[in-house]
Amino acid sequence: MADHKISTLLKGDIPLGETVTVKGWIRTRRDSKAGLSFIQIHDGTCFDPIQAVAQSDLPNFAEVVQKLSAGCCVICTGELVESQGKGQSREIQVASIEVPGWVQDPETYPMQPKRHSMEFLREMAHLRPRTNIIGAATRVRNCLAQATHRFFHENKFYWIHTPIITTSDAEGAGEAFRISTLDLANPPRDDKGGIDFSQDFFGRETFLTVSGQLNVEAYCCAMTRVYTFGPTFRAENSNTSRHLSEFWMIEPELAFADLNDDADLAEQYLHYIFKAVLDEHPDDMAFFAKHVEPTAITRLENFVEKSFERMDYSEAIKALEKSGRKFEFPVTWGMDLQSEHERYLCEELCERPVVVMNYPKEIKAFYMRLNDDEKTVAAMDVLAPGIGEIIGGSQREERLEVLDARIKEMGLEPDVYWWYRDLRKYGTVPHAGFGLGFDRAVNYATGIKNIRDVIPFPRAPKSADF
RNA sequence: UCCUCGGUAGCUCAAUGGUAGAGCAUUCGGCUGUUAACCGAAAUGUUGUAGGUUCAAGUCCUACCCGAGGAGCCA
Repeated sequence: MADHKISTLLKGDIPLGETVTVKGWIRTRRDSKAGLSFIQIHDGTCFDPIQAVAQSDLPNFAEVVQKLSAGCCVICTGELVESQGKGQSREIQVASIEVPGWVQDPETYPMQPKRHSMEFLREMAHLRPRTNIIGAATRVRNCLAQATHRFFHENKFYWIHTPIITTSDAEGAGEAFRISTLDLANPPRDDKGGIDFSQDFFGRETFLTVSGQLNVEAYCCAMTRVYTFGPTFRAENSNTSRHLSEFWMIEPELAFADLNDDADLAEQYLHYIFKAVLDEHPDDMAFFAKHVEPTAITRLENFVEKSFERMDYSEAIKALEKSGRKFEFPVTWGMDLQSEHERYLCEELCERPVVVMNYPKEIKAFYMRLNDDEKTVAAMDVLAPGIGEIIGGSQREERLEVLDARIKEMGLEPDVYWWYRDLRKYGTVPHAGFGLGFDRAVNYATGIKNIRDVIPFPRAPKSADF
């Protein structure tokens, strides 16, 4: 007999009276010595577990049912019936139950039916998917990922599998992890005494990618609309609730587009994926609203309904100056916006996501398009209340001579970017794109504060267990 | 990397420099169509690590390790 997913059984599509089989793990067991055992079984397919009721006349009641504890893996068959108790509409009247996996020594099983600290759960990264909160976060994360692909597919973007291994760390996005098969204890040396990377696996220095942008631009200049969605690696010593050493980034790139088109895309995209969560995961969101962040649902509804505020960097500076606030970092034109400034703009001034556009060129990357004022570049950051910068993007410099000037201005070596420059030589096109921290989007959707709690097996400085 | 705070039972937390505690979990008993059940009992400790001060250190001092919040870097 085919087994049933708990989500299907609880939804009510299966008629009462039918014999069903569920396969999953025990959350709790509550006993009645009068002859009943109530067993909560979950299988990850939805927030709620299903209740299985075992009567004492089952042949294995004493030896099996009475010994079930949290975490046991069970296969349970019985009649789907209307529940006599409160708290659930339907339940399973157990006809047979078997246990493929007992919990050895229940005393040592760390997952208790109570609230654990997020720090403790992080140390139990292999068992925490069995909890309400991580289970819900896992489903929401999946929903956001599926919605991402759906959104881009519906809008004629191609998913480009840009390489994980890159040959340059000069992409201007932070420190990279080196990849090498050289003998660390005794590496080959060149005639200057440096390490001879020509003898390394790829015959040159290689790193884990810090961004797929440069590569995806090449595909953009042929396929028109493209995006990347994959793991990204930064070897920064960042110890915050918003940074990971390994995280997932989404980088769309669209041709025949300027900065405003880019901001439009960012807004449509975020609206789309957060609406998907609201539509598809009301149970999980209700849990987050109850136990994690009281405004989880309302602020997401707000986010989806309201358009983003847009302002130039220069306007943002004026607004900060006029705020009458005493900021720790004084506000002057030309500085980079600090966290406190970003928070004021989106949380207090506008009370909604804010797109800040056209930053001073000195504080932005070489590939961002120089504006006509020659002081600013067509860059944008999307700032979300409660989470800060969630998107960073720009219109790309499509004019070769301007790009070369910018590369030199920043002390970089044009030859390194030979193929990137080729894109400007051969049929260049105005284009724009952005990078979105996927894990930060999961933080925002769930209300979970720490990025290490929305990704399976987080990697961060001094932290790569499991 | 910097600043601040923290580390005590499996978990969440108490404990004026003077005998190491509670709730939950676990085990046992009772009760109940139960709902993170309830009632009673039992068992549970190298107080992060290494030094130091003191008659006496969970508590004070030093160093280190780990964690949290904030900052920087960014997504």
